[in-house]
Amino acid sequence: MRISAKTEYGILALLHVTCHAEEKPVAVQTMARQLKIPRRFLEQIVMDFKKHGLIRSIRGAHGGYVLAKPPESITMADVLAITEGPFHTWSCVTEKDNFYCSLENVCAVHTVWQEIQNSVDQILRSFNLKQMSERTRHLKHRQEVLIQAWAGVGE
Amino acid sequence: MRISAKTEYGILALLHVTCHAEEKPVAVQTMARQLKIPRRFLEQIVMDFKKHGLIRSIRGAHGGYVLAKPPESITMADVLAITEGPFHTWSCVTEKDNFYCSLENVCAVHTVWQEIQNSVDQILRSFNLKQMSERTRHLKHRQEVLIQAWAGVGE
DNA sequence: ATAAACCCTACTAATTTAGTAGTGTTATTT
DNA sequence: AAATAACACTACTAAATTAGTAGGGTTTAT
Repeated sequence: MRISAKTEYGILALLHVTCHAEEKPVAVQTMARQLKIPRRFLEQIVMDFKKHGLIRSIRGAHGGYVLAKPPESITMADVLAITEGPFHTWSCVTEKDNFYCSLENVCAVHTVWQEIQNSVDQILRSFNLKQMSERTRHLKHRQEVLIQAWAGVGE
Repeated sequence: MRISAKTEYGILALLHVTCHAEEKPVAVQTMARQLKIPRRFLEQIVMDFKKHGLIRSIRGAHGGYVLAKPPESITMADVLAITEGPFHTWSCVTEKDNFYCSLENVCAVHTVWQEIQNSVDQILRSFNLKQMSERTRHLKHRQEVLIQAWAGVGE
């Protein structure tokens, strides 16, 4: 049970776009450089986000990407749905012919995954880009203060 | 985000052993046949469970496996820990040098995974083999009643 | 003794994930 | 208008993980 690079990169990129919302659109090349993600790979991910209506593109020199809707309306559930595909992939719960469930002595197992699915989904829905980018900004500020403090120590 | 065959097979096998607890030990070959799991593969999984103290083996003819502790003390969390390895594998949360977290504008992301981790863990801990095998037995009974009912219809 | 079980190590095939590559189109800026 | 900096689309490949095979044992109940 792990998260894919695609998802990680995707979230980083979206946060980056959200944090630079007031400025110019953000170019893939710039993001790739700053976030240390292979450019071609990030392009694919970002295009996927566009296709699903999370972001909007502005073409030409100094073009780039901006959010297509208010950041508070984009949740982690939306992002994961795109980068990880449909979430419920334990055969017993999703497969039509529910093979295992027809076996002797088996399927109380359903309930476990169903509960997990619901819970994870709820948590993912509770995190949106606005909230997260604000926290990010806050963390960044704290970090800078720390660096300042450290800089003083050496002298 | 999906569950592995290893985990599915493992859970099925443990439930099987639990349900047959009052009878004889259950042999891998028998389980493999009944649950339609490749025998050699199931052997590996079951040996892993033994190594981690979930089950106990009885060797020789008519030997097999039995639970090593009371079924209510074995939870899904214990099982998954063995079959899926350590659960928290999103780089940002687990990696020591927390690479992403040192990047500009990033790590409010931590919180999301941490919450999911905790929640999933709690749910997994809340399901134990006793409980699940009872439900399984119940479901099996219902199914048999249904089949009986259907059998009457044809006549 | 032999059959039915467990035990140990190593290898391989299939699938998924991560990333490259080539080529082209569009739209600003100068 | 031409150069530049961006997006757009298709296809391929390498690395890693998962799923499963294979061979050759050892132990013990009947």
